[in-house]
Order: sequence, then structure tokens, then C-alpha cells
Amino acid sequence: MGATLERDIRERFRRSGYTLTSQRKAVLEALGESRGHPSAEDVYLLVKQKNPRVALGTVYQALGVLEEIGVIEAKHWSESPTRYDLNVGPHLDIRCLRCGEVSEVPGVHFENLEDSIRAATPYEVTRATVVVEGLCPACHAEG
Amino acid sequence: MGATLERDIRERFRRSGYTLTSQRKAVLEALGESRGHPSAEDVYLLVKQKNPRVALGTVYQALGVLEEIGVIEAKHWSESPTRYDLNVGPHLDIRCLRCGEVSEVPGVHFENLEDSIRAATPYEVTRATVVVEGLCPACHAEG
DNA sequence: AGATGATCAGTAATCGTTCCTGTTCGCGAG
DNA sequence: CTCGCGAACAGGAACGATTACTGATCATCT
Ligand SMILES: [Mn+2]
Ligand SMILES: [Mn+2]
Ligand SMILES: [Zn+2]
Ligand SMILES: [Zn+2]
Repeated sequence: MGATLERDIRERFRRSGYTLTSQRKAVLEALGESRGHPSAEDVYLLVKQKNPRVALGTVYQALGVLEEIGVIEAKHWSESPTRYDLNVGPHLDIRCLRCGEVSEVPGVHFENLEDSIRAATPYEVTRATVVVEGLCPACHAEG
Repeated sequence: MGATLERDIRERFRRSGYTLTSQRKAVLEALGESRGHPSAEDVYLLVKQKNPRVALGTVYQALGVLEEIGVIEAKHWSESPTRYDLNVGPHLDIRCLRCGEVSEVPGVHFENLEDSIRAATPYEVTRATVVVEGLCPACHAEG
């Protein structure tokens, strides 16, 4: 487990000045296990299975530093708590409006979109993200 | 004021079965006056100036039905309360990370993006919105 | 006038998230 | 090794946006 921790992640911790504590490791492991896009609460429940003493606030704090150093990414949908993603490459995630499942949409590129936004506004554009919602195949089948 | 109310809006109310009450009119007027992308709280404060008895909950309810019948649109940014927009045509809005100002980004089209999303996922895509953040010229100048 | 259903005001409750306080941890200097 | 110090933590309170509830009002129909 601890041995499997990516060199890159350790390096990012070193350079940021944050310490890679056992709680933060546990949050990372939970994100890996959950193999998806868990909420803070989801991560909290997984982490608590192995260490019942962790506090929810600690999970939020850990997710915050992990995001800050670029190891994970937070994604927001309007009708759901924030979801966290180990996949920090540019990609889209779609969320099912009925069951809440989030999954990745491969192969869609939108760098040109961001470029045309920059060209069309006097603002300094910091981020342009695409929020996608729909119905997963299972929920769509049910009606 | 009341005379200026769009024929289209009255028609949408008629067809939906909802009634166009004075409170809902006031919410619409506030949205027009605020000439921007106000939050529910913003709308509430404007409405209260003319009718101090309106309740915040009523404003939320009114915004809900106005959105439901397609007269306004709700837009979401992760670090801000929901903003409401009288402009229901397809367009982008950018929000300043420092001062919170929201303004429109004209001339950017992204229908093809939605198409390529549909082609790339087994989900039934309901909505694909672009969330744009940055720094307005004033805030960017300050540093 | 009386009944009915929608809407409303006022307020309590909810939920995700952040903040706060006292405690523990890890590490470097002595 | 022990002390001191700052970072991180557990636990729980507080927060802000939104929703839910409850009893009054209002418009409309009979
Ligand atoms: Mn993803
Ligand atoms: Mn707009
Ligand atoms: Zn589903
Ligand atoms: Zn600004």
C-alpha cells in the first residue's frame, strides 16, 4: 500500500512544503480504491474503515492540500456535493441526474473552446470547465 | 412597469398553469433592473425595496417557477451562490474570482462540443454547460 | 357568503463545508 | 534523549445557501 505511492506524489509534497501524513495517505488510498469520483463523505467513510479516529474535517483539509499541489482535482455539479478525481489530465466527467454515478467521457477535446473564450472576453481567463449531466444507461432504460 | 411585461412571459405563465402574481412580477423586474446576474439574495433585496413584506423563500420559489417555465436561467459557479439570468439564449458568462462580477462572453459557440460529448458517452446527455472563471479587467489591473 | 386550491410570510431545518479550540505529532536544536 | 515549536489533527460548533414546514391570505368558482 504505502509502497505503491507514486514517486510524483511524494515529490509534489516535498516541493510544496506540506507533509505526507498517514491521514493524507489514507485519503489518497481511498480515492484509489473507490475507483470513481467520490465525494468528501465517501472518502471519509472509506478512510474511517481503516482508521476510525479520522475526522471529517481532516478529510476536507487533506483533499484541499491534495488539490492545491495538483495531485487530485475537484469537480462540481450543481446538485451534488463536490467530487474528487485522481485523474488530473484534461477530460470530461458526466454525472447521472438520477443515481448520481459519475463516469468519464473519453476523447472529447476542448482546448480550442478555451482559446476562443480568451479571444472573446477582456477578462483574464483562469479556468473554463465543462459540466455535463445526463442519465446513465441503466437509469435511462428504466424510464 | 407592469405594462412593459413581455407578451412571451405572460404566455408562458398561462400555458404552465402557474399564476403571474405580484411577487413574481417583482422578481422579474428586479432581474431586469439589476442588469446583470444577481443572486437570490440580490433579487430579494431589490424586491424588498418596493415591497418590504416579501419573504426570501418566496423569491426562491418565484425564481424556481421562472426557471421551470423557461423565462430565466440559473447559472452555477462553485464558489458563489447561484446566479440568475434573464438571457436564456445560449451564451457564456464569466465570473471574476476576486470581485464576483459576472458578465457575458459574446460570440462563443459550443454546440459542436455538446455533439461530440453525445457521440462519446453511452449516457443520455441532458445538459452540457461551460463554467468560466477569471479576473475582470479592474481586478486584474490591481494585481 | 362559503369552499377550494394556490401562493405567501415567517421561521425552522437541512446539508455541505469551513472554522475554531485544545491536543497530539514529528522533527530539529541543544 | 528531551525540550520546544510549528504543522496537523480530532471533535464539535458555526456558517451560508437553500429547502421544508405551517398557518395565514388571496383569487376564483360555486
Ligand atoms: Mn474523471
Ligand atoms: Mn448571461
Ligand atoms: Zn443513473
Ligand atoms: Zn473583478
